[in-house]
Amino acid sequence: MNSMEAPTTLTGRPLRADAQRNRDRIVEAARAVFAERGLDAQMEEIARRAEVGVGTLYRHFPTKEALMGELLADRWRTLSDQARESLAEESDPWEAFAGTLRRNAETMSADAAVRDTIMGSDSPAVWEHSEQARADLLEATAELIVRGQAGGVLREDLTVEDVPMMMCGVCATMGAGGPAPGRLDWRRHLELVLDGTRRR
Amino acid sequence: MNSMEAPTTLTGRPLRADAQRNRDRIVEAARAVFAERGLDAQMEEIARRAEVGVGTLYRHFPTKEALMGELLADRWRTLSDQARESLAEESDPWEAFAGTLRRNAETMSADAAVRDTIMGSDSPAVWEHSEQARADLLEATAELIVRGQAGGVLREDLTVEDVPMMMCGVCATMGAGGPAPGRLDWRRHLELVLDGTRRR
Amino acid sequence: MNSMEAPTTLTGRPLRADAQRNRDRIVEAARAVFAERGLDAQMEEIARRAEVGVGTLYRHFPTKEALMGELLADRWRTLSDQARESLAEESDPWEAFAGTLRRNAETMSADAAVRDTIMGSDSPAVWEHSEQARADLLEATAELIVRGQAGGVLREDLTVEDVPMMMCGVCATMGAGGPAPGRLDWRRHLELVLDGTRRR
Amino acid sequence: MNSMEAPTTLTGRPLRADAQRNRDRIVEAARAVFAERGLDAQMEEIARRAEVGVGTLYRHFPTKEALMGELLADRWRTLSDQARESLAEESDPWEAFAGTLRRNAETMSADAAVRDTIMGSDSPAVWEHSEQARADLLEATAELIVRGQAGGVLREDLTVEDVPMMMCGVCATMGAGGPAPGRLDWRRHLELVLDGTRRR
DNA sequence: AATGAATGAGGTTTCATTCAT
DNA sequence: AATGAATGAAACCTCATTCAT
Repeated sequence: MNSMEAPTTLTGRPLRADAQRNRDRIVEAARAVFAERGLDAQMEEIARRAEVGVGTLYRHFPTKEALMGELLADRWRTLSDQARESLAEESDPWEAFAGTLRRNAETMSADAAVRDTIMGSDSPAVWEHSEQARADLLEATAELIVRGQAGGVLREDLTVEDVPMMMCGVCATMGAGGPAPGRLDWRRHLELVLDGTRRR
Repeated sequence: MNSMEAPTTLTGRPLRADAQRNRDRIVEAARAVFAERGLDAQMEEIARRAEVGVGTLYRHFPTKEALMGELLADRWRTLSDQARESLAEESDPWEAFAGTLRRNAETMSADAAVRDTIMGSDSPAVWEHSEQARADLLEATAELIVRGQAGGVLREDLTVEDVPMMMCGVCATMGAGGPAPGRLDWRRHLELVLDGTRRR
Repeated sequence: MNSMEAPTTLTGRPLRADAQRNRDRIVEAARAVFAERGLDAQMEEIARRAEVGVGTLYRHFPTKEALMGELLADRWRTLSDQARESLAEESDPWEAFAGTLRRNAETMSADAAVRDTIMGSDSPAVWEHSEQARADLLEATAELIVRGQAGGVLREDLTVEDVPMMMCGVCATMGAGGPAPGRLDWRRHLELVLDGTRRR
Repeated sequence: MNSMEAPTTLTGRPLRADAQRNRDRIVEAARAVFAERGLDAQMEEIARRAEVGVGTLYRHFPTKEALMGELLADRWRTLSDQARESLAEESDPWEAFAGTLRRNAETMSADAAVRDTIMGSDSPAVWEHSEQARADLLEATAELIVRGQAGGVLREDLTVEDVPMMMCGVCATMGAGGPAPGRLDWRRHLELVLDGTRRR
């Protein structure tokens, strides 16, 4: 289901099998480390976790930002896939919309670095790689909204841009509020937000 | 109106005139640099901007976190003062509530570092200094809510904790969305959120 | 008994009464702080302990080394006084000699910075101020040795220079041996050394 | 003869050839700089002298204390090796004992930083790395003493702990006595001390 | 004369990235 | 292609000393 194409070398050839395996290990390790540590994660630790030298890591991703960019694109794809899944499987328009947001929020709650990126990084190097994937997500979101509005369950003035905005707000809640005991309840936040999207 | 007391030395005496002036310059410079660069701002640059040696900066604030803590506390005070101003001057309960959130959001929109702190820093050293100021803000917020619920304009199930949470979400929007042209419209976000707090 | 002369200003006039009092407080505080912290003691802490501004401290002693130099001179005087006291009061030559070394060692055991200086600092600025006092100490030591050799209790080949050397060795033991539980027993060391000075 | 094992990476593999060469250069440079400047030596200077970036230095030794710890351990090894050499080659018990102390003292006389550490540093981080090496040295010392007492040339009450204590004292003499012309004669000191260990 | 605020060179350590093996 | 050692520009913070009040 994941719409990612096979990566190629700079010369356009597909990667050798072992290189592909390394690339996968790196992405997986990067995901884990970034998710735990946020954007401050260190390249060395990612390489270590991938059981690969830093040199290899840099062969696949020329900078930390490029690596993060890949993760970001990948994440857009997950979110997008989850939206399309709802569109395909859930016939109730409200449940399709709300269910997607809930699943996507759960996904985001496990990924500190992507949250950090969405909320704070304005380095083009991170974003430019994922324009297509982000457009896909917006497209799926648009369908959810259209269906919801057609079904009379979503506010008429809700736009496609509103959704990432509100999701961004909910994501902010996930790591916010100061040291541990002050943590905010992002699920409550999401429900409030969802409630605000309902047609009155 | 700002309820901040004059800072004192460790012996409790008020700061000497020149020291107070320097302290003010430092806080001002810190605000500016932090606002531009976010939490990664450098102490050297703050000192340079304040036209002060680093040593002076460290005399006033023993660590970077302490400096950020002061900025945070100061910001809570601004927000809190703005809330009390609305309570005192605006008789319409909805306008008091919504007006406060709008003003406070405008204030936050100019302060990237405080937003970053709220959303991301979980270092106790930053937060502990501002517990009192934050409690004040919550108290003022509670009054706004009580009045709004009494006046029948706010949802009955809205709690005091919901407000910082939603504001946190709106703040997240302010620096979010990727490089410049992608910027999200946080004012729209705020209006959606406000709309969600209305009694149906 | 302490042979220190009244200090004067640079112009030669005696210090004003309050200035003298400050000077005394500073020396006392410096002694305490240096004794505890060794040569790494900070000027600010000394000033604080003396309840005096750093500026005042620097008015009396132009550098940290000068202050340490004064303490060193003062310490030579204590040691020297203790030696003369033994010469005056103790008729047994061995007891005069050994008793002096034991008392002087006890004195040194309470003064980490003077030990550090003796053992390690070769900055002339520290030493030059105390040449006279050190000569006095050597003189008293010489008398103890002469008397001990005349009385047949000290080795014939023991020289005046040997004593500070051995004392320096014993002092080294006082703060040595690594973290706490490894501490060496300097009193045992002193007794071994004393034993080595006896005539066979 | 030096019983040091080849250092290994964290994964247990031996260092790559170039890394080993750098490590050696660093240790050598550190020895030189520390010897000249004492414990205040700067990491930058050590790196410069080793013709290596600071980063490389820190890759091999995570802190300044760790580096000093290695030098200390290395020194214990030298001393210990020298002791064992005497045990193996010198059949006269007095010459074995005294010869070891003389050689070890010569070794120490060239190493100001290790002397400073022994005499003044009580940071566990420095010491803990060399516990084994120090124990080895004590063991060799114990053998020298046992043989000397069995041979009737050493005092019966001399203990293993006495030796490092006295050596510490002699080491103190090496850098002591104030600026250059006042330097004490540590070889004389050592002979006095040795003399004190003889059986009467 | 006293004060303590200000200074800033210098110290240790980190980490993204490069490059020899 | 892979490795991981090497790099070095910052970053934060300290403290002896100076100087305005």
